[in-house]
Amino acid sequence: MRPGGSPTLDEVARVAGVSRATASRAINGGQRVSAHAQSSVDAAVRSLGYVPNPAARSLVTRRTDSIAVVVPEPDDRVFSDPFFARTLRGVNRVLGEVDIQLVLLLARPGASSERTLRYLTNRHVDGAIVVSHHRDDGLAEQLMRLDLPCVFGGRPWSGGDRVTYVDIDNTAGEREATQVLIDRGCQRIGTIAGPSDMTAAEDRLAGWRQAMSAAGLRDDALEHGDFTEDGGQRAAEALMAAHPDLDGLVVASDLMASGALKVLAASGRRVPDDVAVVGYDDLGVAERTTPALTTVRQPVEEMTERATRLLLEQIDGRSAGRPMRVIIPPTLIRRDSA
Amino acid sequence: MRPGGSPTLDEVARVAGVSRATASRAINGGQRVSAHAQSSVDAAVRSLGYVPNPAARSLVTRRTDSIAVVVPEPDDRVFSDPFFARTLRGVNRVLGEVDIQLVLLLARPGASSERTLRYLTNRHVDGAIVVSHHRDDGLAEQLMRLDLPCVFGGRPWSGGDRVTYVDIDNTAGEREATQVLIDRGCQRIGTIAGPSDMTAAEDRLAGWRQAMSAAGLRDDALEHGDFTEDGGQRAAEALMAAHPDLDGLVVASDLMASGALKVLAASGRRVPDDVAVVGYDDLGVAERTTPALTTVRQPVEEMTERATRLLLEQIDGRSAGRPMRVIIPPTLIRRDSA
DNA sequence: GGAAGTTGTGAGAGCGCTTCCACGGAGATG
DNA sequence: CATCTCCGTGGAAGCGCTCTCACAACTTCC
Repeated sequence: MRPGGSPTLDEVARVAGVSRATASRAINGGQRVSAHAQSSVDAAVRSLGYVPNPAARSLVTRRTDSIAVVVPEPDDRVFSDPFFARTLRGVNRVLGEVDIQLVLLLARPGASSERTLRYLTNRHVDGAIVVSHHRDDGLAEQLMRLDLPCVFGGRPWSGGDRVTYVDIDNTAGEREATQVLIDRGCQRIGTIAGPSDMTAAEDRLAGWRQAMSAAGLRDDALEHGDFTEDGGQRAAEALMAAHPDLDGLVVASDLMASGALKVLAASGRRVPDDVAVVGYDDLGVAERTTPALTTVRQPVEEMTERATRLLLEQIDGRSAGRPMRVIIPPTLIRRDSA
Repeated sequence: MRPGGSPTLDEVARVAGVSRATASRAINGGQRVSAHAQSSVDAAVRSLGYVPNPAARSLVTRRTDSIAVVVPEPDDRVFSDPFFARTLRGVNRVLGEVDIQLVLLLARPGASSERTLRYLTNRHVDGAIVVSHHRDDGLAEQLMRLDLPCVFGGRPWSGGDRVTYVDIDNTAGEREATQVLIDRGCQRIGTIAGPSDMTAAEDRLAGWRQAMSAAGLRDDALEHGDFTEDGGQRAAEALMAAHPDLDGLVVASDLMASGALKVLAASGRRVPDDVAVVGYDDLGVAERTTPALTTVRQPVEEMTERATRLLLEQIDGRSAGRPMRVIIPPTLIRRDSA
């Protein structure tokens, strides 16, 4: 190892007996390079242990070969939800194929979201994937103003027609879930919906409404939770107090359903005999509750995988700039709670 | 916006009526800059919406203002474990205070671990945090050869004395957990240990052995699992078949304990009356099993938070290059299973 | 009152890389 | 045989930034 640190392109060129320009060409795909030059550059690279300096490269190419995953959520929620881990897995699966790295941007609302935006403005990354965004974060608009390649995981609140996104068909999923209860003969079906500032929650609620009205049932037994277990518990208590005659419960997330199951058990109601319950997500919680939850599986990894591919296309300029929309159907998973 | 793209330092300098050098100084902390120059640079920056180009900057400073979190695990395991999400949270909490970004490096063993190493070699990041590493990945050695600032989360298999790491006192934790069963009068205590290529698993096993021998109990009822629920289930089946007289079970992870509980329930054994069970982790699973698990809480976030701070010190050259070691005590959490 | 610091400033030299451009030589074309 | 094309090559111009260094303009000190 020479004193100055790692070897530079200059040294590679010198060792290979070619110019820096030729060495550079040989290293980057080898267009217009003779077989002889190519092989001597290859040898020099190997013997020197040369690795190109990414900063220098990206200074001139204006590419960083990294993309950001932006999670505009308070830390706590993000991390307690397996949704998040799956998301990263989906992204990484695609990135494993190309030579692009993942930068994780957790934007707590407020001060640090400004910093996140600055980071993206910087062109520190070639593109961004935004997941799990709320109504009021305004991120969609701000990102579009940057004209940074960008794909949303989950339908954004606004600008949905001018932005590329991949979503799961939450409405269809919850419709199907509700139908399970209808089919098993439930007469009085309530729902615990998610926070109304998230599109996924609103879409699921709409699905419940659709199924209920199609079956000619009343859709007035409704309570909102916050997608946490405790929230589900509180919502279930309120709901059962207001409507003690419920015999079916459609819950917008498994975690909330888990809380609801506790309430039902505590009040001596048997599941599914007295009250049948369906959850949503199937991201690891549903099979561990007592009884195991019938639920709707969200193909989260598939969603983010698709989102990532769309982003890469956008970065490469292959997508002609028109906003795409991909909607993935969810799958019903039958277990014991309904 | 001028045609060329985003504004450069040159333009800021021109607008502010100073030289590029002065503008640079004003932007970076403002040492040796007159109040007047400072304010006119500030104004120029604001009016132009200037953001420094990170590639250009890091080309000369040789800093990237980002650190890597290296996870040398097959995807699946990493993501199903809440450990991972907590880790990221710990890191991010610290990084939120300084202006440093997190690059996530998931190194699937084999081909891509070579790529990961290349990425680190590149000095694409200023330092690395390595978590959840197995015996054979040899990452410790390779990283040390790079002399890249680097901190391990969890004691590495080798080089433990030449490398900085933060660990949780797994031995003490499992000793305490075992003691709970001993104190409640269990006579025949078995254990389901983790994979023997992970230091955390081995340390916990050692803790069990210590407590057992201190109490004068036989430590021969042992089975290994793989830290998954299914693995725990299989291990529990084998263990109960070989030692039907067990009245206490020390399980090295809550997920495995959850599998074990199913086996016990299926065989008609009551928990904790017939068999008392303690888990390990308390990362969200323990409170959801039936019965809720008495377990040992791993302060994962604290661990990675500390690791991150140590890394930052190393990067800043504040740590004098000597390898530090931080050991965090775990906490016993009492619930219903023992 | 001259020597010795102190402070703010700008010119300019790179950091390591890609890429434009000009050029010589080889092969194809008339 | 002159001309046109194409290919491989190296010289050189930057990409946008930081930072050393020299310099002028002040203080401060003996």
